[in-house]
Amino acid sequence: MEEREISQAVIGRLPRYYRYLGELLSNGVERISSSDLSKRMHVTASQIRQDLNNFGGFGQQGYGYNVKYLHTEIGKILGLNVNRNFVIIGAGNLGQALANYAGFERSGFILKGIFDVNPRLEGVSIRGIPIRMMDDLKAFIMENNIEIAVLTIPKTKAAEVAQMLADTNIKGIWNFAPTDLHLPKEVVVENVHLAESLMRLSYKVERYNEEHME
Amino acid sequence: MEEREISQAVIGRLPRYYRYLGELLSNGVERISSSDLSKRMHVTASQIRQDLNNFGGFGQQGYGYNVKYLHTEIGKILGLNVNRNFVIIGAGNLGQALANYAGFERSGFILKGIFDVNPRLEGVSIRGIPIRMMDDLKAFIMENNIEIAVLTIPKTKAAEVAQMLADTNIKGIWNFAPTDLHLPKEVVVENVHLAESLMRLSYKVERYNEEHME
DNA sequence: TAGATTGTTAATCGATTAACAATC
DNA sequence: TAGATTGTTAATCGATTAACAATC
Repeated sequence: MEEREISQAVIGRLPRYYRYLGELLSNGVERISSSDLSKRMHVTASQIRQDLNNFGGFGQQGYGYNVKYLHTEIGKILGLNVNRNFVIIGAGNLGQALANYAGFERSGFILKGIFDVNPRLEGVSIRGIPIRMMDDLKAFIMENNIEIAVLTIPKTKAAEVAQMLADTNIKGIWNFAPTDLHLPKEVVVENVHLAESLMRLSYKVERYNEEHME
Repeated sequence: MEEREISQAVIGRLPRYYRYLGELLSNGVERISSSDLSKRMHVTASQIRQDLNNFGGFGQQGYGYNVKYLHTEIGKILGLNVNRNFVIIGAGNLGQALANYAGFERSGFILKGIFDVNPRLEGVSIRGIPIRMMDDLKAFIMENNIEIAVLTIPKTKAAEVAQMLADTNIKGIWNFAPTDLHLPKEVVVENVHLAESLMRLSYKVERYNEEHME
């Protein structure tokens, strides 16, 4: 069925379009041209039109784009029009922070379970959801139609847990462990490597300093 | 003084090189060729050599790269050889999780202060560091040689706080608020947009599903 | 109809990969 | 010296920008 492959660069930008369109929508803006949007987003109008046309013609010559329509359509492309159940694996600081964040529900991500290895956390609830032990993970995923697992565990455990997940019907892993997971292609992975992000900031700070010392 | 500008693509990859070299070092590996490393990292050897040569010749013909030396040098490039003081602004779930994470110290990032607007948090301590009120932020930054601010506040407050920071001698902002900050170029920004990352995962899950339904 | 703005083709730019001479 | 592997130039590939005909 091979439709033309969309580049990672384009995919990477979609959520940002979605965010800007959501804000325009909140502000009651009904339509917007690629040129207007380009000024707000600090990208070229050409790039916006090219990006959107990967997915079809959402605009109208002489008019621009209908904000509400475009927002909805990009939402569909991103898969935000359906609900997806997810679990958090690793109830440490970061896992608990994510569990406490209610905003995901608004985008259709429904937290169904939290897992950890620490027996002292067993039964402790976060937003009404009890922390379960890892032994129950596999069965839980199969029985509760879980599509996404958030991995907030130490890197030493990550490969093993990821492999266990690959043996279930999980579809995607949001990986916060500072390591690269190697999994069959039917399990997609999105990494959030915080340490690497902080290093990039450090590089920029360092570089700016260098350039402006005399 | 205009040295040739290093591309964002290259900068983005440096922390990952640093991580792999750190692991090799832990495993007692003394030297590695671009070809060996390329297999481990799943990138081309050519890209590794090109990337590194942006910063100088770290290798030796016929030998490869000395792991310890290369690790140290990339650390220097990333500015990890010096300590930097930072503050966390916003002591919500995410802010507290980051404050609790001791790993940053190992990379030279020293948490000096935590700030919030909620008076009920005043004086509460995390890892021995008391939460302070926002009124004290500016003075604290100036007096404690703070170089980096971590922004874990709601997007409605982000622009205002960022502007306040720009009026201090802060050098970099690690921005977790889901909005784009527009600041003078002497304040560098690195964004962590978690919601966008989750949407990219959602896109991949959605797209994989589509391609494999019949 | 005239004006505006898209969708899309062509041109440009930059990043990645391949190739190989230099050299340890 | 022979073998290995870098550093670097050249070739290729892909992404971005520019331009404009199509069309609302």
